[in-house]
Amino acid sequence: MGIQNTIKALSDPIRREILEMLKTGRMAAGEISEKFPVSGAAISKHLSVLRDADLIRDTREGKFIYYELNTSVLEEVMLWISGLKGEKHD
Amino acid sequence: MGIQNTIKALSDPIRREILEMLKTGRMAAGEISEKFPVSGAAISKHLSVLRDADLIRDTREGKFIYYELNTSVLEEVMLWISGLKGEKHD
DNA sequence: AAAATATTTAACCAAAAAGTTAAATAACCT
DNA sequence: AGGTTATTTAACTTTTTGGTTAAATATTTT
Repeated sequence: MGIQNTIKALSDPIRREILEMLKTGRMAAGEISEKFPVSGAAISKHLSVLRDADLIRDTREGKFIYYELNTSVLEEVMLWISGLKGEKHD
Repeated sequence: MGIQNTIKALSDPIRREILEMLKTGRMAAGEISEKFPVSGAAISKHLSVLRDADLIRDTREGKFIYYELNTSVLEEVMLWISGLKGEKHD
């Protein structure tokens, strides 16, 4: 855990797009997968990277697994960047 | 250019440490290199990744090349993250 | 119980990233 | 000019990443 996993997860464009898609609400894995020109297995791996970084959470409902955004871990990244910029924060 | 290069550059722990070191002021390449248990050539490559991302700027002074932090490109990353968190900004 | 659907996991491959040592550049100092 | 110092670039190796297809798992439907 920590900032390393978070930033690493954010460093792939497909993963960032997935996060953006989830901004509008939760989606099933297959639904997410449809939007990308890569295999479902590849997307499944991207999802697991995002899940390991705790940027998304999943809940199974019947045969579907729904993913939803969790932005809380982004706070740490914001703080790190702010710190680098030499900003004061409370 | 763009957020992709920036985040990719940030995704390596050595590169993040270099940025943190530069927070206190500019440093010569060799001075930076001393702090890490990898070869000078490896550090030189990390520096070029950071420079390509415009996260650092270099100026030669005699036989030294000094590197300094440029945080302006981080703004874009901050905005992207804020956007994901669904925050309002001006 | 068998078939169909949704998703992940396994095994593998190719491309990218990060490291090494050795050679090339660039500037300084006798 | 020749030698030393600072740093980068080249050539190469190893590790990591992101992709593929095929098999496994979980659930629903018939």
